[in-house]
Amino acid sequence: MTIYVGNLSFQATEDDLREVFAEYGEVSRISLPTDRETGRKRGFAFVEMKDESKEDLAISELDGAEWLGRELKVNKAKPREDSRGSGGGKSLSNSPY
DNA sequence: CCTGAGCGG
Repeated sequence: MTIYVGNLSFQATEDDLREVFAEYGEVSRISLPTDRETGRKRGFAFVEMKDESKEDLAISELDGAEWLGRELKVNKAKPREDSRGSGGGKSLSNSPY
């Protein structure tokens, strides 16, 4: 599960995000995308944890909270794409439906 | 990189 973190301060870094999310669980992965042309931070990030239950807790607690002067917008991120592409199909993951 | 859109490779 990946967490989408929006409305971030441009001064925020991956390490800062890791510390903040580490309060709710061990951070497995951090992603801080930037614009491919200028390299400027777009003000959002992606955080992944080892325990999904901790992610849900972090989302509910950090969403709407103020951080570095900006109100955090935390939500579950869209899955970028399945890593499989060869002949394959969609993942057999259990859908929410 | 000096910026404000919310979803990346």
